[in-house]
Amino acid sequence: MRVTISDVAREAGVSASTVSRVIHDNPRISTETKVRVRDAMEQLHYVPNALARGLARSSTGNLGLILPNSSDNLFMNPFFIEAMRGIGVEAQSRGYNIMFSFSNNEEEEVGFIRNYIHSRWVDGIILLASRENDRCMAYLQDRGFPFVVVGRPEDAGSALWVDNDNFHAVYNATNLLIDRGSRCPAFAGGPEAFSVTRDRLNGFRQALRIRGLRDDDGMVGFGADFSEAEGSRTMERILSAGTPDAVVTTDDHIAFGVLEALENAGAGTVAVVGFNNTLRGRYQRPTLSSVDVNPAALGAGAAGLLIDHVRGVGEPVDHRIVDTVLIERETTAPERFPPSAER
Amino acid sequence: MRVTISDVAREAGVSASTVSRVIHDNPRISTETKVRVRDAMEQLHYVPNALARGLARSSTGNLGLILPNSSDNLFMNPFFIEAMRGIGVEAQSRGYNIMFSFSNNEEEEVGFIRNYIHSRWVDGIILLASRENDRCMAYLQDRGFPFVVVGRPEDAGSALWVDNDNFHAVYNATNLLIDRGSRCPAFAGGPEAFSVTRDRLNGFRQALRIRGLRDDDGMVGFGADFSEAEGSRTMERILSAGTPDAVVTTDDHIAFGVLEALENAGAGTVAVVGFNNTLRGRYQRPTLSSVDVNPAALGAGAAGLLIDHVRGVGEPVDHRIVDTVLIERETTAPERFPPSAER
DNA sequence: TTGTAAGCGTTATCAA
DNA sequence: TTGATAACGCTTACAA
Repeated sequence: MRVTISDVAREAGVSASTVSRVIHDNPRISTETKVRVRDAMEQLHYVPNALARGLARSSTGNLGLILPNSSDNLFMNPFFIEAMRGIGVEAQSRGYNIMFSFSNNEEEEVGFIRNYIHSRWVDGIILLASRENDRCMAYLQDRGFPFVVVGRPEDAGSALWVDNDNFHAVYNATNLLIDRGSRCPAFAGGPEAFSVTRDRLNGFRQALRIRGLRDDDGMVGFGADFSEAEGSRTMERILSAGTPDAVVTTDDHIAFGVLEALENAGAGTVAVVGFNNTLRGRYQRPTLSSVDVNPAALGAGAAGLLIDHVRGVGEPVDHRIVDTVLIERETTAPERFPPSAER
Repeated sequence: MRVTISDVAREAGVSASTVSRVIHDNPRISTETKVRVRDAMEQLHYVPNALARGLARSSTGNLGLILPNSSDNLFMNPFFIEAMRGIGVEAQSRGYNIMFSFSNNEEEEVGFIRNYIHSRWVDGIILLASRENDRCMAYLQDRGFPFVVVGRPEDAGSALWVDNDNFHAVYNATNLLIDRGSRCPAFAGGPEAFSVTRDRLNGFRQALRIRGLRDDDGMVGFGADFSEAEGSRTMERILSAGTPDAVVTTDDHIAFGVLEALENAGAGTVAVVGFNNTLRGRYQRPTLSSVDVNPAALGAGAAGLLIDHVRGVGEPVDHRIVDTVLIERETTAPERFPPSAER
């Protein structure tokens, strides 16, 4: 019933190896037989058996995707499905399939990886990590198995990774605020210890510098964490130094706190930009402008980098940086900016 | 470097076929050799090569998942990721892997299916359809390839499918409202032509009947579609017949319209239940109580049904019905019910 | 209870 | 430019 390579060979009057060569576009094969074989394949609706091919080549054309241990409602965040979509689309366009696993804990995660690797289902692994994925990374690095991490690992080592461009995200957002008329923007970040916070602050400062605005330390604040409450406190601290005409934050939750503090201080119409483009930002009032980290691009980048790597093609880079997109909503509407801004 | 079945055989001093038999728990094998082989496998960290196994058995232990053509922001809806999670967890627990594809259009969808089937990557296919998936279903049915549809197909034919329990969802919701003190609940549905609407109305009526409440036709309304605007109109029609003390709807968007109409009629505190547990319902004010269709259970059910089918185990059923869950939020808070309800 | 040997459908090496 | 033939690693009659 199912048609194999020998069926095609018989039909075309050649040997199986010739058919195989035609399939792989082997240059040293006469155009004539090429055509004959192609016709036969067409006629018989021949599709190569991927398992046999994989066995013979010892490579599958599959990538394994490990999703994080999310007991809670982590998946409420569209990040994951969008990242999966990016991964899927990129992989498809390059002839790869994706196998995925949802883990419940780190133990399981490693188990899935082991299974993928040792039963030889996949040629490489994509780690879609919500946290530091130590055990998985360690396991993969131990075995020298190709993998890529979405999100820059604290200790990258030899790992491939893809992350968004934190510096430019905030640089661009700040620039936009200045374009709109802001002359005294503030920065409300998370803990200064995190490199993402510092990267983003650098983006903020760079924008001020280039646009010739004063870089006032009083207008820069950090929180102890990324929570709404800390966002409020940070904003209050900033307000005690003066009232900014726009605020850039490093997380939507911080932004929610900032909005609240501004409201309480009677400055409820100051422009605010969040980060991560959460759902709440979409639905609350006022709707929150936010930097979208472009999860689809992140996923596509990861898949592409990994495929380049396992194929041994492309530049030998070990990471990619993905552009972000500022999603504009009510909190950066033009009417939130001082009228002096109008040209 | 990589250890094969013959390595294990050599180590255990038996033949490869014996090892294979031990792996598959063949009954007619001495306990002694079984132990010896198991030890050897352990010691060598042996894991069978899935490709070779699949080739020999002509079955892979993989299922293909086809996601709908969603150019837009369909994936904003947590339904998909949750369904994927259910599918993944169920498949994993039964030793199956999932391969997925995102399609951009029906053409592509069929292409992926063809690829999965003919290159023999998968043993069965799960269709996670947002619409009537005619071409895919037709293609699969034509070839007699095992597949399951999430969501009841209009014309199921011989297809396997999994759907949620529309009758009980509304039956239970109505019962809850009555428990809370409602004595005159209303029903605001979508088009009566849809079987889901009728199933849900039956659930509503059954609850009234069993609880001895009057089934007043004036308290039942249908809309021309599932939109917010139609929800408002439907509610206005109901209000012209009298004021209910609670409203069950068949969609969150209808519920949003209902809430608006109630508000306009000065009955803004009447309890309301939506359906499908959309994100907007979570974040708007008041937060909307809604029937969650339990996408994870739907996914798990689909995977389970398909696996049973391809394995030829389990009862020979062609569908499964999955329970829903009522997510309670502000629109069914106790204070929305008449105090006479207190016992 | 265990071993031998013939597939499963490709690819790759070596001759021709 | 093409064809045998031996892997690839496992399963499964068929024998023993």
